[in-house]
Amino acid sequence: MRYSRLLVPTSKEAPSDAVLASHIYLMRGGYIQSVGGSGLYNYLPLGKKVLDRVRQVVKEELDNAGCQEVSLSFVTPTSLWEESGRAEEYGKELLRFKDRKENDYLLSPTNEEAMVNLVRQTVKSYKQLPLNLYQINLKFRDEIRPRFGLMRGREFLMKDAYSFHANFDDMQREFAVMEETYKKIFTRLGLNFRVVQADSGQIGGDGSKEFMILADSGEDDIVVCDACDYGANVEVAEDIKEGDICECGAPLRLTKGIEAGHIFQLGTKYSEALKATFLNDQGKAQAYEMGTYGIGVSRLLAGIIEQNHDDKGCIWTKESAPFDLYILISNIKDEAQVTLAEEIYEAMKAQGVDVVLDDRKDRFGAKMKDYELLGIPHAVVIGKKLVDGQVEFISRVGMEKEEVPSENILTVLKERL
RNA sequence: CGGAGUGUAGCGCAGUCUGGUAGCGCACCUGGUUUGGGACCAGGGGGUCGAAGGUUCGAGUCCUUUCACUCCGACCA
Repeated sequence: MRYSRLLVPTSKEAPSDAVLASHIYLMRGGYIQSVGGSGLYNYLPLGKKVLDRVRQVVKEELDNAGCQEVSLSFVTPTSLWEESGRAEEYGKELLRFKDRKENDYLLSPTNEEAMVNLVRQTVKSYKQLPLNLYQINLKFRDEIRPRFGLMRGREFLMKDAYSFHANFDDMQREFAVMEETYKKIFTRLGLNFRVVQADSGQIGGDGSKEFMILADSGEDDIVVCDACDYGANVEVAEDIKEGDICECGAPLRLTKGIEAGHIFQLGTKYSEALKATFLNDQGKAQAYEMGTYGIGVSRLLAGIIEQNHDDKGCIWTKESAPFDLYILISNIKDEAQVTLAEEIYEAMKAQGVDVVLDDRKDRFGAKMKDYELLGIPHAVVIGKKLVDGQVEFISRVGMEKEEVPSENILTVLKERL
């Protein structure tokens, strides 16, 4: 992609209400755009690319673990939520409305009811179990106070998965599989995270774990052990304090986390409420044992930046970056620079590298600032040292610069990307 | 829902006290010069001043009502 054709409205100024690095840099970098405030955002081309890349990682790992992707209807009949009782208890966070025939509908903030409805219509036998269905699409929660950009929006992209089992043990087996799958996802995305014991909240059910991205800006207080992988949300571990001794013998530490994933052992709460049953091997009707598993995909973008940024801008991780490589032409009027840049650009594209060529007429400084703000992992700068046969290879982490003879640059790129 | 603020160009703001031609910075357009750290000069475009009503010869400014947004708190994946 040529930068000159890209819609990336970068800015020197941040919105006045932005305090988090992720909010500031995603806005300044032209990744997202606020829509009339109040927790609604447009994703501009680069934001959409990052979102899709993160989504792809989530999808690949879930598919690998045997899950199947579906897409539930966006608008949900309120009657389903009346069956489960949540139409009453969920309160004002639920956005409700009527259609032209005065029927009641809502925008789902989560989809236990809708998914149970799908399964109860299609699964009749224990032979069809277990089953793990998921979707990755927009959710809406009419938050009392949306804030922090993508961290707590009202509309957000969430992966929600639901598993159905013939017995409790099998549900626990799948719960463990999902925990491992989530660890793979968070690891691939380059995140420093902890799995912690959690409170089940409004979803209900027993036994739940949260996946916390460790960051000072996190809204959750957690206790972690640095010697082993123990961790807990302080809401759950109220009696545990900093300095207390972990079961492994090391002291516990109090820290902050961003909740980006949550897995629950649901049991039969929703299957019973919605009368969703299958015939077991005795020929008796039985409610499904269920698990439910969420990942805040759009929140992950914020989390990645909270954990990976400096005072110049974003630093995307390898699997989340909007481009793999940024080629910066220092002076667009220098024919030798342009020729070499075009050559590298075409060669990289031919190798399947997702590359952006900064071919703008602007001066070196302006283009460099944009590179730093956008936070693409690597750059090649073709500038004034080309007359000596040198170009620069830059790694965004630490802005490490390395001079490379221009005739070797393709080889170096092949090794480093 | 309690407390505190703010609504003026795409973004960030001044002007409101003390009524009298709608301003500044960034961004944008045209021409020229410039090209290793967010260039410079000259010219230019863009506004129902959140909305409604009122006072007045005259309202961004004063009065009334209303809506939205932000921050702190409570709440929350």
